[in-house]
Amino acid sequence: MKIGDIALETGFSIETIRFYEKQRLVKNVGRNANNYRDYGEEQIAQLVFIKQCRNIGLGLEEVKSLQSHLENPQSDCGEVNRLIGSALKKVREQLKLLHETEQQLKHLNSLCDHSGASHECGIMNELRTTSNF
Amino acid sequence: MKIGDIALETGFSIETIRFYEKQRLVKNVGRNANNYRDYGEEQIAQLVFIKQCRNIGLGLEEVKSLQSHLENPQSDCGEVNRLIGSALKKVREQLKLLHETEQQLKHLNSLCDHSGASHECGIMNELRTTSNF
DNA sequence: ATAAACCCTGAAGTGAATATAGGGTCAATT
DNA sequence: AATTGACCCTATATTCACTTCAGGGTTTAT
Repeated sequence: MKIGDIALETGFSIETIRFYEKQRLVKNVGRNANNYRDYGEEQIAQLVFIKQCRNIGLGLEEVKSLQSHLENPQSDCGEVNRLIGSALKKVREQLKLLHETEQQLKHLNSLCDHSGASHECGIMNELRTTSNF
Repeated sequence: MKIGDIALETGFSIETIRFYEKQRLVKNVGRNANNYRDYGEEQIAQLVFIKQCRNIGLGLEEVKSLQSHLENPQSDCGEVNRLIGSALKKVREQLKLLHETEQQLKHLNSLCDHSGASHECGIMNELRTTSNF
């Protein structure tokens, strides 16, 4: 299986897959005669695992950490719990901020919907006055 | 007013304020005899304006664009509208994704809350099976 | 006099990719 | 046989918004 195929299959870009290999997140990649990378089921599983981790907001080093728990089934899973717990906490903080941002933007968005001189634009006037310009 | 003072006043770090000056987001910064930067009300307004823009998710180039609308009151505010509109759209997309992420994480978080071998960890087992490892 | 707490510059590092330059390989068509 | 287009390769640079670092100078308090 060539890199373009696995890219299609996993939804990662070719460049990202090569990048993950350099970062040792994708392992045991073979090469065929012409030096093209050769992928199999193992690499698909690795990439799907990475995708899941990235989708829940984990960083690449955290992904590596979870990979090592996969590879060492006897390891204590306390770290896994901490990792997921703190990811959940971070996501909830982000959600709170993003909700506030949405309210701000909705408010601004309501202040102008026409074209005209900036000094008569409700959005610009709001931004100007709240920053004491 | 020295950089440390305005940093405290505006909530930006000293380094960020110097960085914004290099990026021409903060302007007309004076210098006193010892070559220390010297700030006044104008720079406070600039930084508060930047802070508002960053808080609603705008990038530095977008901040510059809004600044130029402040500086050119006769300019057409159509761009301002588009900018805010697309920011709102992006934020809503992010919110949708983040809500999904939260659900995922809540689910995972419910699968294990003890210490033990990783191969008996509900979180790890979920991640393993969904990636076909 | 000295130490702590400021300030300065310029360059490099961060994360997670994405893009670019410059080249090799392969299958199909002309 | 030659060429075209779609792939693949490496290595390096760029992105964004900062942050950190190295190596200094200045001011304030003891």
